[in-house]
Amino acid sequence: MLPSSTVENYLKAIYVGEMHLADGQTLVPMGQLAGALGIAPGTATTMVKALFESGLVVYEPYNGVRLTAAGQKLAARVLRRHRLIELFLVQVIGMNWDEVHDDAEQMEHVVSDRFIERIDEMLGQPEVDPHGDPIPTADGRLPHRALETLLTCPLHTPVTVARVTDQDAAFLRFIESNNLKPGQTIEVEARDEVSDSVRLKGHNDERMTIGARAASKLLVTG
Amino acid sequence: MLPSSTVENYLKAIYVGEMHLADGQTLVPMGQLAGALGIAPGTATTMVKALFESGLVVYEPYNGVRLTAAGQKLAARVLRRHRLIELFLVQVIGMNWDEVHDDAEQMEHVVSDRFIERIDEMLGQPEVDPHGDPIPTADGRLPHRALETLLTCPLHTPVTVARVTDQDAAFLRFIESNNLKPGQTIEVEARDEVSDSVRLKGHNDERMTIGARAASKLLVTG
DNA sequence: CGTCACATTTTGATTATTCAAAATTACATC
DNA sequence: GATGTAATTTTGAATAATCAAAATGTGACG
Repeated sequence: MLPSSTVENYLKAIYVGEMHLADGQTLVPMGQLAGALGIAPGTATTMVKALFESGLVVYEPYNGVRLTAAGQKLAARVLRRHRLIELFLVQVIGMNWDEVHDDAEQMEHVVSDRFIERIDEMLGQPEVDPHGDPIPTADGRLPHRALETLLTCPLHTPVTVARVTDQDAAFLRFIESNNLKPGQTIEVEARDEVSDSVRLKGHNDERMTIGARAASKLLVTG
Repeated sequence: MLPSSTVENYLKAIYVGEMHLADGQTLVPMGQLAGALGIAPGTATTMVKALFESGLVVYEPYNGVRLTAAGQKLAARVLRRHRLIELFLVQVIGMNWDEVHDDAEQMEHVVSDRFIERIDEMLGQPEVDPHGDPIPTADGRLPHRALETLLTCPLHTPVTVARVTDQDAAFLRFIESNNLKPGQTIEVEARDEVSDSVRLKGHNDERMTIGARAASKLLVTG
């Protein structure tokens, strides 16, 4: 029985939910899952019980869910497809990075393995998508690089933007128009707790100040 | 209310069904529709009544269905998407023409207008898909070329294959391996009623004999 | 240890799509 | 005009996915 788009979305949401878990935690709370999928909590409970019956998740009532090995394999496959497709839409089709998410969201469930193989080849087996998010490998492994956010990286030191962890189109356009896309080199000049902001020196030594919330979504390498 | 994939498929099937109607006929019989969609006859009846309520089709019980202007517009849009995507998969992704149908069948319902605009542009606003099937224009018009089949074209006269009206993968592979794809020049040497076959002179003067049924699926221009 | 707030689950219902099989209708033929 | 076959419609039911709102469990805190 091949998984429906709905099942694939649940698995993907649990997969990324697990990655955002505070350490110590091993289960994704039902409320968080329902929130991520934009569905009513009761719906999530019903569906997760079905996923449990299929052996795709471990479900502890009132505590949360976690993927089994089988569930993880499927989830990684979907996330791989999503991220490859996003990169493909930007690189080959020429779409902007802020307009590819919805297409990828749909295509990930329907295109053939053949299609995915071909674009993976065309793109040269890429490791990250346009937002810098790592692309799971064909065998389901997710390459992990240790990155710092603009809130934690060293001051007055050139760093390279590696990843932007927010898919919101308006945010992405802001990042792009300020030359803060992955690959660009910047420097943190100061952080201010009180004003909740970070001052940056960017492209062409241009200065700008962004909020801490936004700064936390920009991941960099030294 | 935007149409579901299911509705789009019904409309598309009625649209192509209308094109295959014997002259005089204006309605697609329910049985034919159900057959084309691979669903039970009763299901077609139910759905067509719903399409009628939405104003997308004219439905005459026991006689058949036909698209309204609104239904035609939607159907042409879906068919346009399907054929553009097929060409895109062959031309850009590098898939074989016999393996693109299923992907196109799914993608046609989910990709954005932006995606379609971009590939239309990349492909240079093409008029036909890899099988030679005409691509409806963005405003819903279907360019129509008068073509003859290998059963009706003149004998001993060079003609160019323009269209192959069968999506079956095995048939398409046969056509390809015998150099009978759209664009190739061939000549009909003889037709034989009794043996129900057609003898051709193809690429490099290679001779071959194919059945009348197959010959009727190859459309050519003089 | 009782209570309150909040998260989670349960319940009852709805929508879309489908099927199989029974009932009905249309049409050609006798 | 009766009749039989084939197409079509009706009926009753199933599945997947969802919601709103009621019921229940959990954990924190006084």
